[in-house]
Amino acid sequence: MQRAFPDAAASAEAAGQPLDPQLAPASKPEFGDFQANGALPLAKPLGQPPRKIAEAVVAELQADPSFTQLCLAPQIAGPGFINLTLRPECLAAEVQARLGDQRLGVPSAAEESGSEPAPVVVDFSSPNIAKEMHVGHLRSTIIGDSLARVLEFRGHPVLRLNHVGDWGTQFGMLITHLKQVAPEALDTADAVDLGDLVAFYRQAKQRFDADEAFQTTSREEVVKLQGGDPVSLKAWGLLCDQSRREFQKIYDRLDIRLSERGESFYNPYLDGVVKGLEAAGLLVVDDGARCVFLEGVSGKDGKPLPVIVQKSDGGFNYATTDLAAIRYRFGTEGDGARRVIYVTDAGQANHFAGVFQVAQRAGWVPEGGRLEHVPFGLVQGEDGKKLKTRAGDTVRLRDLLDEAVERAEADLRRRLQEEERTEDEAFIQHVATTVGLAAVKYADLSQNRITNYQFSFDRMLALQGNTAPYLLYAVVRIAGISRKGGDLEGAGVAGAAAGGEAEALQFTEPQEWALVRELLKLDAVIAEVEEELLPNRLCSYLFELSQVFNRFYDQLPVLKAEEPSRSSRLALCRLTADTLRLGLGLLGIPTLERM
RNA sequence: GGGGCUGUAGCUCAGCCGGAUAGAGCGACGGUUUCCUAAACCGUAGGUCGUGGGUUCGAGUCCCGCCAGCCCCGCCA
Repeated sequence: MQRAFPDAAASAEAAGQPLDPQLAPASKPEFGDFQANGALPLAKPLGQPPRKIAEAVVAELQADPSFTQLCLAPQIAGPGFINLTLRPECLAAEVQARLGDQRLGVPSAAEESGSEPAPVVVDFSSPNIAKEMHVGHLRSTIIGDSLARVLEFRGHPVLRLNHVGDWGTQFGMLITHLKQVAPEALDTADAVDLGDLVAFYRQAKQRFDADEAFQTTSREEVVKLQGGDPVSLKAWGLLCDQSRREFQKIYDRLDIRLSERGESFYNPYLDGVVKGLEAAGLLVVDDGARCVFLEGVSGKDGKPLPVIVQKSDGGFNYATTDLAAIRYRFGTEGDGARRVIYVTDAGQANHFAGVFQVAQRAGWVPEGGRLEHVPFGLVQGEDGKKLKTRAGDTVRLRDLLDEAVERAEADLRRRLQEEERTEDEAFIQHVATTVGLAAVKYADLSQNRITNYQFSFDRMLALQGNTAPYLLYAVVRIAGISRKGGDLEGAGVAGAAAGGEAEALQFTEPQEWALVRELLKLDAVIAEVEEELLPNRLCSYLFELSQVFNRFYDQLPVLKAEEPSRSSRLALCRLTADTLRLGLGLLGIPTLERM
């Protein structure tokens, strides 16, 4: 564009809005691989028809050998779109390169930037001590884990932090209540089990809401705990240990790695937060509470809304902890992170917006530091209301996972019977567990996280459509080719290693090319997820890849094809399997050889 | 009252920096199996993108108003 219209380019540059070729992936296959829409906005300033502008740009492209090496002759279409199609031999060469690449063409962050990437904090899951994990923790846990996996794969040092609720008023309630009704739970390990603890917690909460004296005692208990009282601390430690073991069972089951760093960790830094805000001139005492008034956010009466960092009774609350955490995570004496990501429900958006603003104004976010709330919607039942058990209780996460696996197992057994297959018990358990858990994870991840999510066992376990079983089946099909004598490992590699032209990949059918083009999108998709933090983009990609593969598999023979098609198709099978395994792995989903 | 999110096919949802005739899955209807797992594939029908304005070469996408649903709103997290 610069060569075709030097004057326009120069003046656009001077105006601070350099010409944009608007190069994007083609919106439809018949438009080629990429489209450049940049000619259209030039029509007005240049006073020429857009197609004529496009022609001039195309002429420059055609005169450039580095372009013609890569692309076929550009086509001008519609009002002035420039459609670009990559040379088939370039696509084949790229497939060849990825066959020999562990990372399947996805660059690492260090490679790209040329420097060591700074740590990224992903704060997710975050259940509360003395409560069981329930359906409310599902999305944070699954989405957070997947984002962490993507960032790790890209080579960022990731801190997966479990910001467990192990501090605060709720704790004061529980300890106060236990002191009165079950003191043994406070000084003897495992005196009561977690189920009882949950019941005690519920009672404590009821008393807290109803009884003012209890409320006061509870608040005092929190202050004691936060002040380091040894009796309170011991009780607290026991409760935490007990909950921690229960959480770990769920994490093991879902293959989720997390470092626990609860709210209590930041206790020593809370005072510093208040002092720091005071030093920054942001602190205001209002009604006995120390707060920072927000800019641009006003409440009922039109007055600015406060973020309270120290209550009138001297206790700190969650905003203080969150601020301390931000400070610690970005701080060079702390985690030294450059990006801090919070995966919590959308209901906390206001809270985080407020806390982030205060952190910014206090100067605790370094230059170039990113502080991001990754919100997600509610889990709803098929009736569109918040998911509950038939009895109206919150759904426990372990029950939900159990049911998914049970349903997967029943499904598998029915199919084995129908197909008159026999498999041993270990196989059945392994497949049912993998499919059941994969279905739960994939259903959650495949939806844009912002919207509420309608939970349905039937839909997530369906064997067709955008579901985990459908994707897993594509991998199984490829594994089947391998079992029946297809040498996937050797496919396409030998030719590259020997540097021999004779064994170069050769594709002739449209189904092959469609698969090639789909396979080569992986790096762009990963980059997008890393930036936008939307795992559903990866899911859509893997689903489309599976569809394109199934079409290929259905319509073209692999093992019975003549050479050189046979090896070339085997190479595509191998790269497809590797891509699906990698992609599903980034979603936290393991694959199967048979199902 | 203020703020946030959402509203796209019968249902569940995609839709990337504003780009060509708005996509998928399910469900419905019709078809495909001497062949690597048919858990698949091919086809048909189905849309006022909540609504009214605006911005522009071009709007599901950006801006403003309105309607509906959900969520949040000072000492819980």
